[in-house]
Amino acid sequence: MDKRYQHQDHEQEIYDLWEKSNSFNPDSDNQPAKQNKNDSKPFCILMPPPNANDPLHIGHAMFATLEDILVRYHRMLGDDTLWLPGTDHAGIETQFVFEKKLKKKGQSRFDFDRETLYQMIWDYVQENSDVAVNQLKKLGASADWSRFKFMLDKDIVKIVTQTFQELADQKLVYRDVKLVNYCTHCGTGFSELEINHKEQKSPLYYMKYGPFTLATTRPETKFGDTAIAVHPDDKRYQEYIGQEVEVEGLNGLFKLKVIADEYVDPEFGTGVVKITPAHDFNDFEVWQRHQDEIPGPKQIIDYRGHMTAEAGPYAGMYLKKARQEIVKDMQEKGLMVKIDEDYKHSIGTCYRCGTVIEPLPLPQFFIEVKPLTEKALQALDEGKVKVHGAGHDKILKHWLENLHDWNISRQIVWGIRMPVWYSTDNSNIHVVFIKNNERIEGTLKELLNLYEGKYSLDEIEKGLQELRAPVNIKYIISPTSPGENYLQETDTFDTWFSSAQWPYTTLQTGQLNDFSRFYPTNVMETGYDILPFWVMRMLMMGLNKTNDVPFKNVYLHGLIRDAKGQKMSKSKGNTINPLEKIEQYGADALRMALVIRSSAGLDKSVGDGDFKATRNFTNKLWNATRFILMSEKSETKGTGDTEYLEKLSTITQEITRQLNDFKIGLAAETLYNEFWHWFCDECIEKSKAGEISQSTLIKGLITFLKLLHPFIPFVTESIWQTLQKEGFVDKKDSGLLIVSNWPH
RNA sequence: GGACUCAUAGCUCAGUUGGUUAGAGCGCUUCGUUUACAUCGAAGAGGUCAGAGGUUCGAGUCCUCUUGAGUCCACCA
Repeated sequence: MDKRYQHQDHEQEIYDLWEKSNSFNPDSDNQPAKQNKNDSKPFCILMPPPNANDPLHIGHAMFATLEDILVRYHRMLGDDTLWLPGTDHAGIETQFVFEKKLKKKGQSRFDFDRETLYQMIWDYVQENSDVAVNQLKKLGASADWSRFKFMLDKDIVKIVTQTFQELADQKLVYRDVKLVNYCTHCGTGFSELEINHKEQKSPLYYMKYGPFTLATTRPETKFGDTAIAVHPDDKRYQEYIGQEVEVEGLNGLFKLKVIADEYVDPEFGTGVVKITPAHDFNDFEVWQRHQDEIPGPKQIIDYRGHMTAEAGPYAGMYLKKARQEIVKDMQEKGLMVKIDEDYKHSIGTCYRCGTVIEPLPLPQFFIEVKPLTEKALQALDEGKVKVHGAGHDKILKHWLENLHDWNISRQIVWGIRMPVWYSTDNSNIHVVFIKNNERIEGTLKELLNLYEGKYSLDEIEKGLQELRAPVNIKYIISPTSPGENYLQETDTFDTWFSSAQWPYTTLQTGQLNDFSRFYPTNVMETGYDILPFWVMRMLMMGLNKTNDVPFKNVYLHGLIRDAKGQKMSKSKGNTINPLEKIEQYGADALRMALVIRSSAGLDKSVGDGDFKATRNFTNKLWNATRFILMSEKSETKGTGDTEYLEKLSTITQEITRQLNDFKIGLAAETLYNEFWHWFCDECIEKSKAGEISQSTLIKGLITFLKLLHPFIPFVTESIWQTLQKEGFVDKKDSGLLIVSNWPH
């Protein structure tokens, strides 16, 4: 043996050994579970699918390590153990990255019909699809790669669309025009969860508005105003309530009705609010309450961020530009009373690209969540799911109790296209399609030759880029076309709609009995940052689909921060590339550094000092082995043997209990301390003095190798192989450490 | 405005149903290289466990309040 443990010389070889022996597959004959067939319990973890084409960051290394520890532990315990891996198509993320590439070539997604674009992204993802997987292997992930799943696999897509149909049958799907959080840059709407609120300073404009002065941050939306509102009890404005007032605008005079609504805060500004139902969530709700009195949404901003024809002289202008021009023109006309430049408020921004979110009216599919959240809350109350992670169980409950209906429509191509069909009998369907590199837009009435237009349905369908059907139109849900003269919805499902179904889609499409064998899964391990996006929705969807929870335990790990406890970010330049650290210190050292003293739900900071320390630990283990192999064999009982064996047993029980309780960080720390400071510092020294016999000492080494294997699999397996060659391992443990039996 | 979490050594953090003398890594001081390991060993300095009160035979751990830090959610045009 070398004087030092050289991880580069072992890791690849050891991983190959595991893979060749088929040790990750629960159906393999070498599994400890096969030896105790009768009382073997299933243990299953589904890997949170990383984006197929994303290189791993430190957070992936964290989840891979934690899950691998649990999986290796349970495999050794003799449980029927499956860790099922997969990757996600990551709809918006991936399309966003791909569009950036297009932009470099001077192209945009609007240059392609949706099928062409889809195929291009598909090819791009395929090119990079093994990036994540290869990196997970470098970390030592013992996942069953033969069961690997991709979110857009045909069989998975089939179940996802079936679920949509089932939800519709349950009357939990509806289509409605609501204001959606729309990113004009990404070109799609989002759910409430995908919006970041940022505080910023923006001018508050006090403008003349008929007989009133009112304060607004968005003067440009005045073309979309359909009413003026005051508080019902506001004495200043009683005489106006219910009246129509004449307002002088930039576009001449117009009339608006004054309504009274509790929503108006008399203390703010002048206590008068202009109501713009098409571009403000609150105003939209006000309109809903006063539908009989005032007109509805009047859209003055389009889906690409331009002013619409409704904005008169400003039509076609970009929003920001329009605001500047309008403010200027109002000042010239003397309509601007004053501008408060110091006003702070928070605005929604796109979590993807940071663009300011525009609330825009759009027909979208929604899922009514109440019946789903109720089931989830009940399961939590009954203790069918246990959440491990500092207070996040309470946060989950809070989410479930306050969730709004889920907007699942996304106006992007990369994803699962909604199995929704509209009859072309409705000539008001608005379509955009590409023919001979030309972008043609209009209603079917204008375009389709059925209605004296000049294009065939076939041409439109083939080149289809986007379709917008009127809100009240009939639709048919079907995986395939319900007949001639139907066009399929161009929207795709929210990525999270398919990932919410990961627990059953993966198992139902796996080996014949995987679902009955492994569902509900035992642990869902992921970062707390996607608790509402993913964990909550898996719980809701899983319960609704299968009448059972998708997982019994949720283990939430914290964020990895840098050595100073700061959040990692590319802009700060303090990110850690896990592959670099594997090169430098070895996968075992990286794994150990990430988990040692980590605690569920709490952030963890790591730096080079930690990697060095854990790298040294792997070396310590290596050298302790060298010492034992070099020391003289002796069978004479030592005076300290009994006490030593007792302590060894205590440690084993302690680690076992800690792992059962998901105290993974603590187990790692305990092992580190007991091995280094007890086994090495005390026991090896005692053995030198003859107080502990060599044959007894080696029992301890073997126990430690097993206990440590889930945490640092490469070095332990490597040592194991050497010990075996030297004949130090019992026959019942012949073979690989990964499939050896957990000590007790 | 609502909620959650955290506060322990110079720094980053553990502390497992309340139980001897509160631990680790890094850093610091002194010493050590006769063969497991210098990616090492030995010895040591360093803590009023944020503050106050309470429960208890016993509190870093449980309860209440205060202070400070962070995170999430909501949000007034």
